[in-house]
Amino acid sequence: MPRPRAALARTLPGTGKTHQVLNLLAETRERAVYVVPTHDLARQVQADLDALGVRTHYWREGPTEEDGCPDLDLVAFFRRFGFIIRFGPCARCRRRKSCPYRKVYTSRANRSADVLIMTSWHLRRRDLWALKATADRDLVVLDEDALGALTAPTELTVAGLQGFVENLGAVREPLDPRPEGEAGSEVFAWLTRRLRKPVEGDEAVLAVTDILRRAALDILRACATSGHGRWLPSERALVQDTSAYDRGLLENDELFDGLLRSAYAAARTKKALPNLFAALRGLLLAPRPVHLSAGACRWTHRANVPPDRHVLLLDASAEPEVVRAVLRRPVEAIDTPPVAQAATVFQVMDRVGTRNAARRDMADEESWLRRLAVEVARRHRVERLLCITFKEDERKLQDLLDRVHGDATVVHYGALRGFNAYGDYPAALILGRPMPNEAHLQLLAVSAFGLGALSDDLKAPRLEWRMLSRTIGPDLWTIRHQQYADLLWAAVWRHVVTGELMQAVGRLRPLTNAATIYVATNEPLPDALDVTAVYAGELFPAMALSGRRSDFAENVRRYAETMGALRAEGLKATNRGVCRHLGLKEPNGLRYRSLAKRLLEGQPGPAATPLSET
DNA sequence: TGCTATCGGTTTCCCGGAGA
DNA sequence: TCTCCGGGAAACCGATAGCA
Repeated sequence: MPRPRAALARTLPGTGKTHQVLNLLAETRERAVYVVPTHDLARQVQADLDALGVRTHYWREGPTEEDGCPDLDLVAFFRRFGFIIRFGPCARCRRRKSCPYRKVYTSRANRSADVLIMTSWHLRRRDLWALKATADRDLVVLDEDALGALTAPTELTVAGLQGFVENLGAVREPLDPRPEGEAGSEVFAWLTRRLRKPVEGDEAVLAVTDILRRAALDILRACATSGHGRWLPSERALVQDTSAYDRGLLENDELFDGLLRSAYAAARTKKALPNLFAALRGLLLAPRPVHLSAGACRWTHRANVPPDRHVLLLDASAEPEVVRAVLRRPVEAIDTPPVAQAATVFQVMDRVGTRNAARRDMADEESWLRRLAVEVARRHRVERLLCITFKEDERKLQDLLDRVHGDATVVHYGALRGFNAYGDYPAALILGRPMPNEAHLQLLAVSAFGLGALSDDLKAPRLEWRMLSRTIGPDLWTIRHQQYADLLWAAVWRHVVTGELMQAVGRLRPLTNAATIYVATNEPLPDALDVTAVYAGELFPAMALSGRRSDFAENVRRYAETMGALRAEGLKATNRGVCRHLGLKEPNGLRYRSLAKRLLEGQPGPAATPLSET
């Protein structure tokens, strides 16, 4: 049977899918490209393959000091914004011929190795699949979130653009030695409007600077009037005319190289020049719809793997519909037989857990999230504890857990993927519903499904709140959650939101590690995961009143106090007695009674019983 | 006396959106 | 990015009936 052009292995983390693929490569000796998101992971894969006797070649990070690069800082500067260094600093380097780092790309190992290992950054290179190194490598393995690299979003923030425009003076200075105010220098600022049009040298570089400066100002104006986010063809945001002469200048790599060198020189003396040149140049040369909001201008690229290559995607949380759209080919999902799960996963259902709600909660004196963190920390006092949360809460929670626990690690969602350091943690608390802002979600949808994902006037469908009935463990739960009505958009949502949650749980290696994992959000988790849904109060008696209305919680506390006081006097604490004492109606007293008893006795309630007493 | 169940009106909370 | 506001829904309360 012919092999599918794309296959997605979506098994839970810890099932050893990477291990299986590496063994398969060793067995078959198939010539392959192996793509990973980080250099750390690349080194790990290379070591594993070497141990299996597979000939590998790894496009390592560099150049390093050992390579004797005379322009290390300049190279790093170029690399930071994805500029290919062999067209930039290396093009004029005197050590070009003998550079050990360049040999990585030219050595015979590129052809002779069975498996070529690279980071997903290279997927953005337009020339990648035309290189001899990747020729006759039929299989492309994408390990962990390579989809992110294939859809590669660009984001120009308003603050970044403003800094860029301000700092352009520092770039212009060495190119235009005339002092400010001198006759002709103002005109120089808009060089491309002049009759005399330089095509090389510093004046031409200045002209490129000005074209990009106008572009930055155009985008700033467009962002300022964009409200809560909208899509627009870039030509309508970049209102400047880009003449044939302008295009000629922009397309000239040598001029652009000169501009970046000037920017580098400026960045060495000023603090930092935002690296926006490449992004603006790309947008001017290839107009496309951009997403504008009050804070940023964003768009996506869609890199591609040629249709004649077979793709094997290893990702626990990818959605097949999204993968299919991004790779532009049918995708066959590979299911593995169910494996017993070693970890106990509690989904704490009290809150939805949006980023905004978490921010509000953390700012609150009576923060529910902090109380939950404290309860978990106390229960797992003697064990190492991992806490995964939003970036903005990382510091606060680390401080808190340092005080109440002492051996807790707090990381944010963005720093998790592919990281294996937490596979033996015995306990973890995962807080909130991870969702990048809606603009990022839209960027992925547009990158995957093209402009067809938007309406005729470039609008995204509405993200709606709705009720969802879902069986979790033995119970049926009704969950209020956010979702798109459109099925493709819903897949993008799952790809991002559920996927990110799954990645967080996966860091604990739940199949092999008998950890206790608390996930505090009611966002549905994948069915593949064995989850027990509970309210916080069922796990931690002290939290029995959390999520309750403040007046109700206060009444329960008063009820418990009175019960305690009556017992201390040797009296029987009946409901009538307590209610008389507190001036409560008896039926209401009963609503507080059992919760008050739990508070007094410090006992957890029965599993999976909603807390409402009525 | 002690407790449970239900109905209908009221209070509180959560969330998105508008505006600053 | 933050605050405020209002809609909608959940949580709550008072009253009442009924059972052991």
